Amino acid sequence: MAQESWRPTASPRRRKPSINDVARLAGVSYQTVSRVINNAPDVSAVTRDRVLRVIQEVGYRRNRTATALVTSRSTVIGILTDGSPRFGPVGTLMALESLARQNGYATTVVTVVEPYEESVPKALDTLDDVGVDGIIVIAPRLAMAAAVWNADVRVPVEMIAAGASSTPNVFTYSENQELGARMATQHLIDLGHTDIAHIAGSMEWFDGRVRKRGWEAAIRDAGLEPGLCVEGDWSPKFAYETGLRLVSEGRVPQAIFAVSDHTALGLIRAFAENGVRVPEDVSIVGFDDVEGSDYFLPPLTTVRQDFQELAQASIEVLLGAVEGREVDRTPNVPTLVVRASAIPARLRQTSP
Amino acid sequence: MAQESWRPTASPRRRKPSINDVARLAGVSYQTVSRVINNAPDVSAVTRDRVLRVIQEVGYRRNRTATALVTSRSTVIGILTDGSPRFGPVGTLMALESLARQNGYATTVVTVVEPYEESVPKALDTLDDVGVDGIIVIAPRLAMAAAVWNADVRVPVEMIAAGASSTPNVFTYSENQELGARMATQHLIDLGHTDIAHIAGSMEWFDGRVRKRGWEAAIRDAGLEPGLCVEGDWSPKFAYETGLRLVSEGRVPQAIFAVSDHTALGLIRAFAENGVRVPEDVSIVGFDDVEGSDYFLPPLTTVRQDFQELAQASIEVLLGAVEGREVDRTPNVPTLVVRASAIPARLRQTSP
DNA sequence: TTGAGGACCGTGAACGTTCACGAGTATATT
DNA sequence: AATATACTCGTGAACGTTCACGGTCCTCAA
Repeated sequence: MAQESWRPTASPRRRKPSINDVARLAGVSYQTVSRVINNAPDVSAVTRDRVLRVIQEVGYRRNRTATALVTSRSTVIGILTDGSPRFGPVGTLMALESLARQNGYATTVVTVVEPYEESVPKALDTLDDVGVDGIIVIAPRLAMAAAVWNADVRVPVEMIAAGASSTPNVFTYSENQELGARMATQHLIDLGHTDIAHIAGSMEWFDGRVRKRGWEAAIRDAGLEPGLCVEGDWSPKFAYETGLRLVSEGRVPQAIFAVSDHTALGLIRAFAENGVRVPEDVSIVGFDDVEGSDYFLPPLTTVRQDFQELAQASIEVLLGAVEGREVDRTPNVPTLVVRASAIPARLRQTSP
Repeated sequence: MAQESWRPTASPRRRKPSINDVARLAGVSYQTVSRVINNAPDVSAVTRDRVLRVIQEVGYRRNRTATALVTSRSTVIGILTDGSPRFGPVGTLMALESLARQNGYATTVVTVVEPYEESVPKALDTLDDVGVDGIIVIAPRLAMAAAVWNADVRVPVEMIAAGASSTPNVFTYSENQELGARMATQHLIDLGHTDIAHIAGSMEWFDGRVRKRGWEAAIRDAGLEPGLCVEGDWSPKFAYETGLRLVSEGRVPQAIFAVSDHTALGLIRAFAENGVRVPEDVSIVGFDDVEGSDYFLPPLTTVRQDFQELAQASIEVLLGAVEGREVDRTPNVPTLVVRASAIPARLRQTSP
């Protein structure tokens, strides 16, 4: 394919009309125009209409930069998120943007990667430079959250981090993932399983910790013996190798709560390659409901979080803080979506 | 879990030091400070040091808003992207942000959903209000691109849209997905298959069109008869149902180029449920290399695009336009990743 | 008839920076 | 010694808004 090159097109960079232009054309002072665009009360209906008409005609739009300079409020919120695109953060990010805009706020996002002690303060500075009115941090990892706690920022900061607690400086909000993990495990228990293992995520991730905690709690509450727990790294690869090991050591449990759908995927492949059938020989429940998980072999029973709702709540809380309102919020609850990868224990058959 | 409420912490909203504060403390004029932070030449080494020291001490940081107001350059670039989080766009988005920041630009993103004729102009206005210096549009769909073409914007616009062509106003850049599709199909041809079907994506998506075109071209060039082509909607569900139909009608082809990994997933499940084995009975190649595709059953042969590189190139081109440089770029080429879902035709076995 | 009060509108200043210009030294050139 | 030239630095104005104040006119009650 041919090389292409591009020069900016002869910019029709006509100056945008200002409040003064409108004022002159409407035969009023700039202050009156200002009053109109801020719909302040002290302006008569006729002049208001006249100004409005001119605004319409010349296509005037308020210059946010100038407004920001004088009010020191930018109507921009910053979003700080992890650069490694795992499943959860991305959905949240998009939902946040959309909701923020519906509330009249623009969004500027900054991604960070390790080492967080360096990247997070730098990112926060970037956001501060832009002059954001508030910041939402999507912090899936402990180290990232720690870096945020240690930083001092001049604007309200809200963190989305499963199971982390609020500090005076930063408010923390999250989906109730522990409950989600409980629900997954409880589902297995309800199915009559007693030997329930957990292939966990990394303990350096909030999600990993919290989901493990949920699994433990459900088992404890049911008076069962805790099954095997292997801490991993979220990757299908790790899960696959763990599955292989379980098979070769003859330690395949009745049921497994996998910390994520991708983990479940690796497990399933390891088992399938060795004649261990899911769900006949081992029941599996995942977490995330990633796209396609309903077409895994077998379709995966899993837990879904409502990112839209999470984002909605987060934005409400943050804007409340920014605008000086007070907002109450209870954590969201995830939902269990039952498919084919987990079946009752009594239907279980030993491998041929 | 208990309800929580949050009020912004007693804001230590001390005014940030300005150029004047620094000037006073350093015993120079504000203009000299300005020169230092813009490292202009006309300042002696000693005063420069003195000013720098004060800047350090009081923690001065340039106010981007003020700079933007006077220069009418914001060093912010806008990213317009589709709100439906399909695989490609998201990876590109994060890479873009990171690269932009490395070049000293902040990023504000806006997502749009249908109907684009309404949402796109509005989104472009939002970006214009913020005062971005340039815009990158991630436009997977035809309708979205059309809306962008029709809009008139005062800043350089670059669109990432597979196979779309540039217009005077908007430069278009993309991964060479047609080549990717060709490579996938060619792989099947090299494997000795002659009856190669395509389960396509939606023709309203650039990716769908271009990948289909690549499939057609490869087949044509090899002098083969075009196989079955079914146009779908990217969903595993559609692919699953198509797979079911193929089986029941006894029209399962030798080989299939699936427009996406998720499409492949649906196909595989439909076949697996009916005793049609992949790859023994039918070879399948996907596209995207989504996370976990190496742990599908069987691990999927697929095509991977390098979003990082795509983003890199896009940013270079856009910043070139913004800053008035001229930049040449050749489209990226994707890579074929060979795994287990496609095997030579001669190893193919008819179903028992 | 005279204030009082409200409705409506305008002027000056400020936000923090850059741009355009000019002024004062020291150094080099003739 | 006088002038030109570089180097260094400062002043005024501007960017497009909002904020704080003040002024004019009209209405209405005492």
